[in-house]
Amino acid sequence: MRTTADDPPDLLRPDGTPVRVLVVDDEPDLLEVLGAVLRYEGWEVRTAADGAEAVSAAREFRPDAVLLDMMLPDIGGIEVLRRLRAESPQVCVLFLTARDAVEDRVAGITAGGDDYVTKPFSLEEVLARLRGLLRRAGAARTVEGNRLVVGDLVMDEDAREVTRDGDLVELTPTEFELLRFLMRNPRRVLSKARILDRVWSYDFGGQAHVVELYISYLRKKIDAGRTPLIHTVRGVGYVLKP
Amino acid sequence: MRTTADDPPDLLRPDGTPVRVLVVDDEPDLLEVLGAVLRYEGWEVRTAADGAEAVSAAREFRPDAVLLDMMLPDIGGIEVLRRLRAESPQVCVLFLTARDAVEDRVAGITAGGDDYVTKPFSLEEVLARLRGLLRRAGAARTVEGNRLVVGDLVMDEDAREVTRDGDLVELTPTEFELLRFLMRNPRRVLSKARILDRVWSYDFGGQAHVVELYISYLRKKIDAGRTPLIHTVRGVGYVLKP
DNA sequence: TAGGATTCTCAGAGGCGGCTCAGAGGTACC
DNA sequence: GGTACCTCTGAGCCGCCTCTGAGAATCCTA
Repeated sequence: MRTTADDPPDLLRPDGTPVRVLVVDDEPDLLEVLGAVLRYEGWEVRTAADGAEAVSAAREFRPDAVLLDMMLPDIGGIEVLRRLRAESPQVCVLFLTARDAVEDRVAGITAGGDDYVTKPFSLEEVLARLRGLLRRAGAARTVEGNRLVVGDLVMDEDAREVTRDGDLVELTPTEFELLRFLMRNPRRVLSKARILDRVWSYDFGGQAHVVELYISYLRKKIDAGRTPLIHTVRGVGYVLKP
Repeated sequence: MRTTADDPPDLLRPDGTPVRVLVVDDEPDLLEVLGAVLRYEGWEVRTAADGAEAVSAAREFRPDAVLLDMMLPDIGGIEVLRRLRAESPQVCVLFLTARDAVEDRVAGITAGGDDYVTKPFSLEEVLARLRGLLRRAGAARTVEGNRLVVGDLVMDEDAREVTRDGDLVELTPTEFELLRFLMRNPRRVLSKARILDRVWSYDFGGQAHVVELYISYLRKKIDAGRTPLIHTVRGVGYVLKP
């Protein structure tokens, strides 16, 4: 069907062109990975390694959203934000910050509808936040909340609520993230390596064994005593399907 | 008729020229084999023995996909990836890694459209992954999923599902790989040696007897009580046909 | 029809992948 | 500062998958 798993209308603007994202970070590896993932997910991407480059790129590229690292070698993130806003006031910004960075200051900035993610983050988290931002900003999407549905399993991404056959299921953050990734790729076999890449943060050094562990947690909470939705494909990975 | 078995539209770009693949590995034997197989399958191939050569070859050759060994004598695989991406952001990369090297993986490597295969691999596996990458990347994308059909036998490569006359057939990894090879070469007699070369990993030291064994497994699961699709051509090999 | 070659199938050993439990360490929140 | 929760590691177990070997079945040719 499409390049990626499901079929999100939130990747196209009203005029049919793909949504544009500007990624700003001074770590080349991270820039590379983020760019690749976003492109793969259907966004049109442009990257910049510092504040000055970001501002000039934005002027020409006219992004709908900006992924902005707060710690840039030249201009501070806040100053970059100010300049971006000066030219296009309606642009969405998702900040990337260090965990210990002054979160209250960030909180002040995000008041305007923007959001932030602390490093190290997982790719799924960034994608989810970005989708959320654009959905809230864009007049495009009308529907109630962001609901993912597979069989009788329902996830409300905004409320972070999951129900199976109407029963509320309580999940820990990692479980939630894992399940979201599975639900965004139903009927497709996902390898443990891929899951690890997407759901765990990029600096996680552990083994694929954790994936098995969390799958077993999810099974206990979701599949226990019912027709299973999570299936193991031996030697390959896992699938979610009714 | 043609060089390769079936008639895959995924081997031609929109403009009608064959898809280009750059193969990068420092083992001459492996490079040789991979190049030969890919060429035989209809791809246009270029090879490189190290990172520097890969980058310069890519610049000139403009490949659609790159088969990239992670362990290169000069530049690291990731650095090569970044340089490749810097010039052509949309190129697909299939990484070749040692089994134990997967542990110290760099997060996000498979996160974009990319994928990886661990050594030792089977040629069919590499081909399948490469096709998958290109299919997902290409805007050419036609149907949902990658479906192979022979008579009433249907294989969905993405979901790893096989059905005969609508009935789901459960296969082990090796059975699946063998069947995929047969289904990609319908109505063509395949020798046991050839099957062994393509379906089993290149360092497999066993006898052609395993092929007979796995054919018998497949027959039990697919042909049992129906008009057989798998036929023995005595002294030559096997054919799959309605 | 007999004999040899080839193929098929069964049974079992061994290994590996996946699942689960228990517990340590860390973190957030009170 | 304490407590509760969350995350991850390690180890053990179980079951499936793969392959070997041997014997039965089938085919072809003399």
